Amino acid sequence: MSSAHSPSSGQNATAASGSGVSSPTFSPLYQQIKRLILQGLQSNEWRPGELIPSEMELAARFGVSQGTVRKAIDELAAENLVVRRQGKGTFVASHLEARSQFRFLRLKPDVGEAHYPDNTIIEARRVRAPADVARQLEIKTGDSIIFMLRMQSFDGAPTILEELWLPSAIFKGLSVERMLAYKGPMYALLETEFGTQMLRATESIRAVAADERSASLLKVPVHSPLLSVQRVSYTYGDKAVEVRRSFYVTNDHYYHNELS
Amino acid sequence: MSSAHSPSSGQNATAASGSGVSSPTFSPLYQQIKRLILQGLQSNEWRPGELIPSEMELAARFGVSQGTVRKAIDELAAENLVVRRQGKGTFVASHLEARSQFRFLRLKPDVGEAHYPDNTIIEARRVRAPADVARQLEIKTGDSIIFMLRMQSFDGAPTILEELWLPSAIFKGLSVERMLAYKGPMYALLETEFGTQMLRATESIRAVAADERSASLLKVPVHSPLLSVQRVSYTYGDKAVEVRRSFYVTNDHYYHNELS
DNA sequence: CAGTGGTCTAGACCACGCT
DNA sequence: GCGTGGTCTAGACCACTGC
Repeated sequence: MSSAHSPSSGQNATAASGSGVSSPTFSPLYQQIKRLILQGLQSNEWRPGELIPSEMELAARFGVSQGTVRKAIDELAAENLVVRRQGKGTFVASHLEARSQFRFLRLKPDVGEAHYPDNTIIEARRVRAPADVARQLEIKTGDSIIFMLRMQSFDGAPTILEELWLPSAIFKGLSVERMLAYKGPMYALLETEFGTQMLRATESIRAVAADERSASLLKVPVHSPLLSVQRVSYTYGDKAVEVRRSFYVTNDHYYHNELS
Repeated sequence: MSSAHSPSSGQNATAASGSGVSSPTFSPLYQQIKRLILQGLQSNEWRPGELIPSEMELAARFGVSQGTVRKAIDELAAENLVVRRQGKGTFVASHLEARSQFRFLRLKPDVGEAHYPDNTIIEARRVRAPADVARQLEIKTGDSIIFMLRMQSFDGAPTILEELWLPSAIFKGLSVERMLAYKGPMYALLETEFGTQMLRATESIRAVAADERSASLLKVPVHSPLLSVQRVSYTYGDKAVEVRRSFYVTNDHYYHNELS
């Protein structure tokens, strides 16, 4: 990086090529830097909650200006992958922190403050992936997965009935016993034990009628309307790592969404 | 803006004070610039779909560098208030454009492509604001508002039953006849006729049982589960301008949401 | 070709958090 | 006081659009 912008194309070629004659694949320098930092995150060079190197350090390491690193980090921060703190540095985002606790829990009480629900595990075992779950997880039907059925209650009122599936291949060594013993947020467990972070998710939301099992567990009449939320969560590289099917009782709570 | 950063504090003082001894109220220059551009948008100096002045022009007008204007516009673009187009300029966002058509319509079909539904107005008239609606619109109970009940169908299948309320005070001259005659997206009508743009909205989502009227209109059995979506829409200055209560039939459609 | 937004640099100073 | 991210500037060149 001697002067102006001319070396940029050199940098570009260096970082983007690798395989001779392939498609153009040009991208701005800061996007390449972003990708490099992303690799560091994905490879657990810096773990959740930890400090990543300062902008100056990264600029020196990658041979670009601080401004270019800054723009790369700006995007990572916008995607909630890192958190900037003035005077301290830039940290890898973590599900263990209080303020990211509710990022994936959109159910709010009609009155009072949101808080994390009590958690009762009804069932947890290793099963073979059903076809529909396998498809969403991009694994093969019949592959080993961990299945869990749990109930979440607010102030003693059963509110969320939740089935979830986790591919055994990703969470090697995750034991059913460990899951049965754990009471906190699932994403925190997966992050601390496996370094697998849920970064984003898509949800399909419907209204459905409670079947007998759901009704009995949630203590509502059969055929009561329930909010059905089907979620697929992704980690780095848009890799699907969890399927979750939840049924929310929305009598005293509502699913909150912001459109913009 | 002669040199370095020193004039910034002067600029700061100029733009942020006004009322003598009040609280610090300091803010970065680019935030002040953003606010100035926002005023131009709000005052319809540039209308939806129109080009705003170039970064260079704005920089000259406000006496700051292009980079500062750029950062201000970056934020406005991130909030979907303006759209940048390389080589052309920066445009005021508009609900009339194809790509912002589905920004507020989150219902997707299980199969096939999303498209805009057919629209049947069942009822439209001027009424006195009920207490709950008035509270959400931050107006007084009993104030005049326009009420509308409409049905939206996909491929002939009734899918969305929707009540909406618009304060008469904001949409002066909006006639019931005009609304009855109009078939397209409501937000486009309000934008073209009144220059009032919906910028963001909050939604409260629940599962409810169809009452007799809803069931009959939506052609589903009474007590069928329906997705209830209660929306409050806001324009510039976080001013509430619409309350909308919708009931979605989620048999062949689902409400799509992305978490990140 | 001129004009627009997009990228990149280098260097300055500010605000904050720690020690 | 020093190191961090945050703001601001000035100036260069690139990529795209339309005349």
